[in-house]
Amino acid sequence: MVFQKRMESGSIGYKIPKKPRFPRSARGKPSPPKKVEVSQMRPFDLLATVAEELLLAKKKSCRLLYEAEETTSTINKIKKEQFDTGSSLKSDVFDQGSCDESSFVARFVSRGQVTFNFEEHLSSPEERTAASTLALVKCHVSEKNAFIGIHNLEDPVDLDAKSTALVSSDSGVEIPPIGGHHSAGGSSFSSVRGDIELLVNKDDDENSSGRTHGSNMYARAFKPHCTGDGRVRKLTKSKYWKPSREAMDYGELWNDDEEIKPVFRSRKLCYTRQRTKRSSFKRSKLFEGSTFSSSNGGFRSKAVSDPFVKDCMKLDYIGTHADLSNAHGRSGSTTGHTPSYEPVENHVKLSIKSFRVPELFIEIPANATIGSLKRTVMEAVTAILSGGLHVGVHLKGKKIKDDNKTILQAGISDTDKLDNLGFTLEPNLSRIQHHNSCISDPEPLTKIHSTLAPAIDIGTFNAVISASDCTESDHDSVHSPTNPSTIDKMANNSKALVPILALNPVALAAVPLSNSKASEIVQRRIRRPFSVPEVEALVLAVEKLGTGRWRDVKLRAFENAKHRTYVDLKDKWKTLVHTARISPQQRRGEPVPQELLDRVLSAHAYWSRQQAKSARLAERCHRPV
DNA sequence: CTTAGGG
DNA sequence: CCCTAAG
Repeated sequence: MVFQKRMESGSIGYKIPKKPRFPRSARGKPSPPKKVEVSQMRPFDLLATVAEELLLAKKKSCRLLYEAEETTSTINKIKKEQFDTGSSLKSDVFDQGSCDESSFVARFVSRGQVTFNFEEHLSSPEERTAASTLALVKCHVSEKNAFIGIHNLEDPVDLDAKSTALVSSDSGVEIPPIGGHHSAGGSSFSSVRGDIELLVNKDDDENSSGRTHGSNMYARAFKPHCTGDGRVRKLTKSKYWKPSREAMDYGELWNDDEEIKPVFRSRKLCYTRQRTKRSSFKRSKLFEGSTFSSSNGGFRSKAVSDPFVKDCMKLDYIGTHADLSNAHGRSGSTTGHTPSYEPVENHVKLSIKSFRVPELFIEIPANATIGSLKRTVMEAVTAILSGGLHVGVHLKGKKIKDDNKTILQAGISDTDKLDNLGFTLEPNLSRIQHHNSCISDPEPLTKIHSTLAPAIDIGTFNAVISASDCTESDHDSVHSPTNPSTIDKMANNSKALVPILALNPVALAAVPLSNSKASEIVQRRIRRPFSVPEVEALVLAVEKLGTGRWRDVKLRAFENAKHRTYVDLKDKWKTLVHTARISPQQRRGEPVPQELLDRVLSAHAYWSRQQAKSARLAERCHRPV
């Protein structure tokens, strides 16, 4: 493979070979379109599908950068996030830390524009700078529509071939090639409603409701193979930092495209990649476990010949029948699970400006470095955020428990009451506690250090939110999603809300999680110099047991010092011997009594002789002459 | 998982 | 302390 050769030669200025492309034959006459069901997909699923098809056709894995611009202010926070994608584009994106499936979809559904930039997947920074863009996917999102345009920077001519990748098998209507000569009812942005009705009429959602096409599809695509854990095992450092069993089981997720992936010679690079794999799996796992709700609408793809979005596919977000009836009978008591999509005038806009963390209690050894403190805090926060966090909605201090209530029914849409609205982020108890059981570090032997395991007290988070009743018509925002005036207007209308007091603050203990983004940065254990009593215990044990039985030494003298591994003890002995041999002036750290050092030397000499002796004995046994 | 050694 | 090759 071209990649492999390139990489093994160690080239840094890596250029993408201009080889794999869509088959030329696909150009003139569209190749048989691949059947991908999209009718039940939500906006991002569809996008992911487009992307995946794109990638499959390209036979490359890639890195996805997305940039979102929205008329709401919240989106700015996720501007320019980036994701590494293996073969699993979707799961990677969905489970990326704070940007999980639901939140991403929520963002995506709201009006605006999201640009997805697919780059070839390369592992090292140097290579990434040289990465080229495989494709650019622009999504214009309105209330009920997503317009997705794929722009191939490498080879614009290939647009035709790509567009045929998406087909709604449900309706049997194929998506004509982008830019093809078709009117498709002459739909445009301004005739959105008509499109929806037309498509709903054709829809047979009743038959397919509850199906989770997207989920199934990706579950298949991303199912880990679990072919042994040999390579992943190497990730395990000391047992106190070992990844979760989940991560170990992850196996060879990326093996599918192994052959087209660069093989790195450098150990460092390999290691980095393996870590990425590990996290990738976890995200994938999370996705598989997540409930994928498709009950709130479906998608239909059809071609559009709108002058504004020429060369774009148009994807109409179709509400279910219930949605439509809701929209018509707004005042009626609708209790369906499906959110109702109402005219823009009736939308309630909330913008959560920040979440406050009332208290974050962290316990860490005094001799820990600032860097490790930072990491601990980071991991703790990430653990909370990426863990089972759920949102509580409070109105006038009362928690709204019924998830099925509409905004309207809850009274939130009433502008006057927005002042009393609050959101809380509530950590999931079971999840964090579960992880807490992984690490504990009692230290009876050395009382010097305090407990390693950081404990974090978490109250519920209070959200300081602002809300604005946006009454202006936003139809134009489809065409100009980044209209600055809109943003300004919202900013001016917004007013701070009184945060609701947290209910039932819970004290939790959290530990560095392995399923968070932060855990990908494998932390070096903090340095913990041996105390003199420890050295003494070590010397005593070695005098008794010798220098080749570090496990026994550990068991004998450091049984309760969980942070001292037998490797540590062996290393310490090594440095002790060295220390004993150098002049006292050259020694650093807490001075070790000369008496001990002398014992180190004699013990070392003695056991060295013993070792040599037994070696000679063994030699004679095997080769007696 | 342990040992032994280089980094 | 880390990382690995070997056993």
